[in-house]
Amino acid sequence: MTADPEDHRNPYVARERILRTAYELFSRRGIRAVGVDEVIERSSVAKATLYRHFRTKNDLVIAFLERRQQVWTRDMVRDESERRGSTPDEQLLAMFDVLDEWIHSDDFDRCTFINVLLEMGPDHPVSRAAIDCLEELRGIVKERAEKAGLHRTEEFALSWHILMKGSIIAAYEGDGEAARRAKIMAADLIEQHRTPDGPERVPAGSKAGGS
Amino acid sequence: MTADPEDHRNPYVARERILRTAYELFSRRGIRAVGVDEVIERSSVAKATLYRHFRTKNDLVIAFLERRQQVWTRDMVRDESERRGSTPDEQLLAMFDVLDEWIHSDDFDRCTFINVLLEMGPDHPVSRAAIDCLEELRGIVKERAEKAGLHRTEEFALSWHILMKGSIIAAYEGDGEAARRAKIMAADLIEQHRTPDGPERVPAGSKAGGS
DNA sequence: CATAGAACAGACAAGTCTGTCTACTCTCGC
DNA sequence: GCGAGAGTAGACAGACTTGTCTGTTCTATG
Repeated sequence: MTADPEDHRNPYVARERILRTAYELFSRRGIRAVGVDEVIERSSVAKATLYRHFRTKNDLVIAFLERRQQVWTRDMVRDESERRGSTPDEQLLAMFDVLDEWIHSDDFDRCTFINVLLEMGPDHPVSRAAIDCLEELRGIVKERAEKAGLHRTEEFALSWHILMKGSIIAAYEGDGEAARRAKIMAADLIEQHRTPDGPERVPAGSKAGGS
Repeated sequence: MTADPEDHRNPYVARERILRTAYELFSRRGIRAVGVDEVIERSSVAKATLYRHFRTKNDLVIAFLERRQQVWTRDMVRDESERRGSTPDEQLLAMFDVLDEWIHSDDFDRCTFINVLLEMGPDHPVSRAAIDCLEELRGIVKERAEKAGLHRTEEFALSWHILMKGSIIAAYEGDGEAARRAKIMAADLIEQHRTPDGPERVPAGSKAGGS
């Protein structure tokens, strides 16, 4: 709508082209592994232009994370799974179908937010932005859990998130079935949270003992 | 046994001191973020000494991964959980108790193998070493599953691994209860695999549909 | 046509990184 | 006492990093 990235006359175009290239490169290869020079060259832009639109590389990374949040978390995971299920339960489980498709698509690159978190360390400002992104995803899960009438939704969302993150890493490691495996566990998790009673039926050794 | 790291006269000492420092730094801050100069300075060693013992930084990283495999995967996760349970089931579940303790200890740094994998990309030789390490962990899980008389142990181990990886990442992100959450799901997973029937009771939308 | 704003091209500074190399010192065994 | 082997100290090369800065060219608008 705003800009045809080929139209060099449009002033909005340079920024968009930079961001698109950055998205492509950062999401596939990580942050540290991609230098601004490469972004500049691949987006056919002058260095000064990049630094006019983004004060530092960090600013560019933050902008990239925002776009990732829109494209991945919202447009893909949230909206696509919502479209595929008619009840909150189905919509929750459909998230893993979406992940499964993503994993097998050409777009499957790497888990950006986790990657940033590990690459920059937990205290880096960019990492904090990544953590916010992950939190939004959990919010979506929690909301659906509430609509589905589940109990202990906060804990539910955290457990659910473990399954999502774990399956994405497993897929990255080479397990093509990871999302389907996680979905099975996710279905059980839903059942566990249909009742209000806590998970106090955990087998032996719940609390880690001393020496 | 081999060496007192303070004894500068012992020829085995320099290598050990370098490796110890590398372990400390790499496991806490990642690979790319730590340069050889820092390793050299922190281990009070000359640059030539480091490069005498390790041909390149990559070689040092590989040696670090081997040590990590011993210290983390084998000594900690495998042996410690074995000690804590008397049956294979208990030993499996105790893995999450060990993780829980680790997460809350000062030693909790980051998930080294996943970190390397993401940092270097899946095709890097160092990443392949990391994948081998992760595979060994799954082998331990599979073996215990067989001893416990579970079915479809290969798939069981892969699912189990999703829970482990997911909970470690979640803990890194800030969820201190991640290992305990994962343990609950793990207990359910064991129950699922007590019977030989496949997981074909997955709810609606198992196969992701088209557009 | 003229001028302002933006983009382009690319040199440059200042720092990082890995890996090499020289020159000196220390200690052990002969 | 002396030579060998290992360690120390640190300069250095060459590549890479982010970010600045100087010009030039293009385009839209008055």
